[in-house]
Amino acid sequence: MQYTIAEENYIKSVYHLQQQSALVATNHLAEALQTQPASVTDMVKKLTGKKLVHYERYKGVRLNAAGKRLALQIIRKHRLWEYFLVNTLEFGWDEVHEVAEQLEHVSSSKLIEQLDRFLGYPRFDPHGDPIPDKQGKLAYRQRLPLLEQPHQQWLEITAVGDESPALLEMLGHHHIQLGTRVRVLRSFSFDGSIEISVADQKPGTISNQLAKTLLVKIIEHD
Amino acid sequence: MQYTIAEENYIKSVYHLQQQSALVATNHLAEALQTQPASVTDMVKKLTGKKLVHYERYKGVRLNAAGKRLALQIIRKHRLWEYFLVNTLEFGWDEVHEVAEQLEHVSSSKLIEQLDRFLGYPRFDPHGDPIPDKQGKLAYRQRLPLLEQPHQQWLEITAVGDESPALLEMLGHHHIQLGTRVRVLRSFSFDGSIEISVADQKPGTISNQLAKTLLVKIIEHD
DNA sequence: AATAAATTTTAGATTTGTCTAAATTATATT
DNA sequence: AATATAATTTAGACAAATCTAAAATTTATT
Repeated sequence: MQYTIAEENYIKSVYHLQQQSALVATNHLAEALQTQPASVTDMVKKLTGKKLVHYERYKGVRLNAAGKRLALQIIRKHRLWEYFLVNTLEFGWDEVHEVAEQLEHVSSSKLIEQLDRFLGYPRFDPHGDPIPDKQGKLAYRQRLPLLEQPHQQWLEITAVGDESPALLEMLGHHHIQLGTRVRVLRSFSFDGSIEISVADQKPGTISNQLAKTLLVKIIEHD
Repeated sequence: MQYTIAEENYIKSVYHLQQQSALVATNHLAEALQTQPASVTDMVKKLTGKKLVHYERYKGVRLNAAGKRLALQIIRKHRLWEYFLVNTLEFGWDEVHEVAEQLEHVSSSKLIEQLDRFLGYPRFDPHGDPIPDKQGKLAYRQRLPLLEQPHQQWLEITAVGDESPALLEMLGHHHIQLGTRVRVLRSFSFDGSIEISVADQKPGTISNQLAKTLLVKIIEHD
């Protein structure tokens, strides 16, 4: 079956909001989609009719198996396009989202399979989020807030919590990218900032806010 | 200004139909767009309001300067995507049209500029049609029907008149591609078929229909 | 437990792009 | 030139996705 762009956007939003609370509230969806609650109610009924979500009046909505499958397909397309835009067309990190929002609705399974192949079957997008494979399976990788990591532990940046130009600029300044290795040296109680050492550079201080936005995995000893 | 997908499709169709007759009839547009004449009238009025076409009731419609500019932009996107699908994602010739119809409506000037750059600023798409440059300028190349060419003259295939799988299969059989050099050896009055020699192979016969579909340029002596 | 506040749904309207059927205008034919 | 035919437009309706305002339901507060 084929779905409209509006339907796909709703399904994707429900998927993302479901990560936080199993049942998604009408108002939450309305805010995420920049629309009115009344419109959400209408569309949710429509999606119920199409057997993509489970919905109870006044309670909330959640994806059923078919809805989840569809959501993962859309997210797969979105993240593959983001990867393409950054790695093939040399877009900046912060410039890809809008364009990928459009490209994700192009419907052609051959297109996505060939794109995936051309890109070398990447498993993570430019923000470190996993790209669902053809079956909808997500690769796992630790995503622990840098802020909460034990001192001296070697860590690798695996993802970033937002995709703003401001964050990109900040990371450039500190010479941090996905894959960069860092260690927390100490924490300052005054403002919650932390001192870190980045790869082989001299240590620097980063704000509490930045340290919360950066996600890492623990590097095991070899 | 931003235009809807429907508006873009109308503009593109008017552009193509204008190549044949300066003034485009409502019924022609309706047929090209697979829609009803009444719908065309409505949309044409809307496009007149948006200052993209010149329209007179009961007479027909034609693009004005702004409409032509827009049409060339859309065609540029369509053909660049076709080139990408064939040359980067290894699509067959006959599989690209539908997908390019969707991709051409993705709106991002950076996307198109970077795609153009990545592809190496190609000037002709996989069917031999010229790709408008950023300014809307089209490269020129002869497109003469192979059928009507003088015998013995060396020719190069520059374009094909349709994009069906059937044609693609046919060309594969005769080892013909865009760029292939051929010579007409003789013509048969019985069925209008012609004998040609393709590059360095032994001569073969092709149907009248095929010979009309293949477009060539004359190779000058050096 | 009653009431106030917040959330959600319903009802009715709007925009976009389409349709059918009827009316109008242009073109072709006698 | 009159009339038949073809092309085009108008009028009125519909589906999708949205909106506002009012009604219904749930949750929180006293």
